[in-house]
Amino acid sequence: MPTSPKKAAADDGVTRPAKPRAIRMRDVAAVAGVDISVVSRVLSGDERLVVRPETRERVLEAVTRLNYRPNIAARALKTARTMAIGMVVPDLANTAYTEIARGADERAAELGYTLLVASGRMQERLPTLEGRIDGLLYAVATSDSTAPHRLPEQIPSLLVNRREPGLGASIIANDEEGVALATQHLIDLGHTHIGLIVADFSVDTHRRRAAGYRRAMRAAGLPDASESILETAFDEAGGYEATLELLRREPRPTALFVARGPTVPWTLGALAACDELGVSVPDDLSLIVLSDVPIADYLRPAVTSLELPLATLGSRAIDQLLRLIDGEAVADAMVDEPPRLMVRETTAAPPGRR
Amino acid sequence: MPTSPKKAAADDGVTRPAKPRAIRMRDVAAVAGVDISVVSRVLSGDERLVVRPETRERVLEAVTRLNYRPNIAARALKTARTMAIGMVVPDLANTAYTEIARGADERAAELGYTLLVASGRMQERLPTLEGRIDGLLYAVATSDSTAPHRLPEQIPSLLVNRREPGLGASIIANDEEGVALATQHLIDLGHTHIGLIVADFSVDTHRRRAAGYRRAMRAAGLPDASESILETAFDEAGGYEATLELLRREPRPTALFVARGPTVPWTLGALAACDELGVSVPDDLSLIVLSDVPIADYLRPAVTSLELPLATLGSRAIDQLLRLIDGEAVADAMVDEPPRLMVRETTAAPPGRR
DNA sequence: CTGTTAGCGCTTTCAA
DNA sequence: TTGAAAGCGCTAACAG
Repeated sequence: MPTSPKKAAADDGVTRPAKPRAIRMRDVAAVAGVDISVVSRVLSGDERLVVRPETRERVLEAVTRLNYRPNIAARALKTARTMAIGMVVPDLANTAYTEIARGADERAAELGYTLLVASGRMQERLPTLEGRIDGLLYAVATSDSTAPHRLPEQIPSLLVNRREPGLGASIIANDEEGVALATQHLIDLGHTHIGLIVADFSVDTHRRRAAGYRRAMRAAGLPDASESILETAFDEAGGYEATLELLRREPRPTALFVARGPTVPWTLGALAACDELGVSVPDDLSLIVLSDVPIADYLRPAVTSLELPLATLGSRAIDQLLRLIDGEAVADAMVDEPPRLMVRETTAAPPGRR
Repeated sequence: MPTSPKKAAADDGVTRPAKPRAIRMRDVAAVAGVDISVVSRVLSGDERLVVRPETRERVLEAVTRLNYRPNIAARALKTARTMAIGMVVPDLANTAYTEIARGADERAAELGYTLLVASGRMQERLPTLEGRIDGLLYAVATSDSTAPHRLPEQIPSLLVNRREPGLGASIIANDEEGVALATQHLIDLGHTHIGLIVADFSVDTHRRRAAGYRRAMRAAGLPDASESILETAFDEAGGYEATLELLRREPRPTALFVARGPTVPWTLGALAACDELGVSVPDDLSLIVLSDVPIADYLRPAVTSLELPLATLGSRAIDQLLRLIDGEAVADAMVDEPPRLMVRETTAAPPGRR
């Protein structure tokens, strides 16, 4: 009894894929003894479908027995819907984006959608995603990645974590409130010279963060001097240099809020700079960072951090995008959930006040 | 002159997507004055196609002018190929996976494929990806995520960063060689009591790492005592506890290699534990970590790390998977590129030897 | 060298 | 309550 040569490979580390003909809907129909259109309607959960319970039963049974899986391409061709959402992020190593993606993914799954994540520049990513997705989320917080000054055409898109006139609808977190909160915490501790590190002001996210800082400072009757705010253009690991620079200014700040990412290298860079200058945290300098991963907890001293509701941002982004896909008008929005300040060990009263 | 209500929205933060009818191939054909099949053949770059240059020109021109983009679903339905590769990783926050994904993405793009990344458990992810991809890469290094003891059926799959009988073909890095290299570095510095932290031995990756350690120790005539190897089951932030535990053992190791991830929290955890015990690095303890992000550089002292060729692993994974997709037999493979030890500031001679 | 044609597998009226 | 039939947009023989 000669065996088919195709199934020769045992499990010896060599895999030769079997290519059995896929089960089609018509196979299911045949087994269930009904027409293919009945199968289609039973499976699509069409509520206004009238079908005898026993018939539906037979269909479902056949589906299970044959392990039938609908052909996505055929369905997409017919319905002009892929039931997938794309998300383009500049860099998967940036934990802020992956946290947003996590929230988006979860919400998308709840609604029967699949989230497809791709990283890189929009110009390169969009073409390969087009046609595979019904809508696009793009998270861009750095000015360099701004590039898509052209809105993705033809496909409903939502800008995440940034608001940009000309780029269509967006969803953001309340960065201003968060930074104000953090600044207030430092003020409450007695600090009067507080440094703020943000990224390029060409991105509104950072202008909003600076606004939060200024609001809190002014409300406390403190100077919101521009030289306390450092606008950092370098995208990479600039935490070290930026912190050095701010700490060289006179009068030297007694507190510092690093309100930009990528958070892991920027946090570590700030700490390295303090170490370099012999500045002790929190004795000589109070430090707050923007965080989105549990890293703050593992550092010694544990770092006080401002947590933006990034997962919620992703989740809400999906809701807004689906509206857009459904043809509704969608305005710029902000997530309700407030940022939370996690006070740990790097914030204390300033040197003079103890 | 009544405007269409559809295009009412200006750029006031309110976006209402225009839904113009998509350009089809037949539109291009009409404009170019040729048959649709000619367009198809010109676009597919069919080499054995004979077409007058001017005709091809007209077609290409029409494509550009109309900004035609082929309908992916229709093509996929016809060819039974999606030209997309799926990759399922347990967690996007784990930088090892994102680095593998980066390499895979790059290589896939080179070959005209799109990499679709999804995170989560296989059982949940696979169904939503099926039908959208021609093949699947799955990276799983922890035993918990093992779950897919059932091979993804019907779809060519490759296990990445792990080798598991019963799960089909795989691609791995030379973890054994890497760990041997790191261990040798510590031995060369004069260490004789070297601790090793790995994860669950149920995953071969960690057995191979332990083997590399043992090989180096034995080659140097040193005891490769089992109590120097700590098998850590917890997946999360266990670096702190694991390090504490290993440093409590007698005789206390003078060097430690944390050969497991997720690297950021495990590295920070190890450092926190040293801090806790008043153990100075590298004076009292030399430390090497497994790394895949530049974090090692930003810590003070900068951490010596073993760099596995993860991007290359991803790139080779694509090559192997495409072979599988083409119906070739594919065996387990290992990336050629050797791991590299980046000696920084956390490794030095042991206390007694200076 | 270019056009005709037959589907790919599914959804969705419409008819029975 | 179920079946028939017409495509969705594209590719790939094959015919001219």
